[in-house]
Amino acid sequence: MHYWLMKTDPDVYSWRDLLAAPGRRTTWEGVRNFQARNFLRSMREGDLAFWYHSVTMPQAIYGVVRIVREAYADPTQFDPTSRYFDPASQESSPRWVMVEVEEAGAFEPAITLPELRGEVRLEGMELLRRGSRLSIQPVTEREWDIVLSMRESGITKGGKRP
DNA sequence: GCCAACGTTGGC
DNA sequence: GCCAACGTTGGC
Repeated sequence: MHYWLMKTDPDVYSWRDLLAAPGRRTTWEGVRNFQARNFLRSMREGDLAFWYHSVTMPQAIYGVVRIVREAYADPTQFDPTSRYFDPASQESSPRWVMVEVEEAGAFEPAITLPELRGEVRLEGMELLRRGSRLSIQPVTEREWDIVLSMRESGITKGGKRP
């Protein structure tokens, strides 16, 4: 069991979109960075991830999702009309993968970036590192627990509501 | 909108 | 294999 953080630009796909999706479940396509892809590949069914909004204020962790389908070929890499099209990727050996996730609890209110930066014990967390751009990143169990502890009334460890 | 930081590309 | 140029990300 491992923990992760997944970044999304809410103008592309938001936490709200996830809650409105059938089964509160969505695919996570469009990753086009090798390091992030390698993390996608090492995700296992049942792993949990923080859902983070970048770019648009307020940048914050909105909730937790569970990995419900492990990495498989991302079809958008073969679609010339997709913004994620990659002409260099071969169908016989797809370069890019995606996973599927489902909602596993919300933080209310969301835990904002300044709030995370203000938590001394989170120093060294990848998200808070200067210049950090990874859209898929590992989170240590310690970091996971600290973030959960920042919302008394929030979700408990494991992603279930109290 | 700016700009620093980073990843990728391509010439050599 | 180096590295400059370029495009993108993402905080502010």
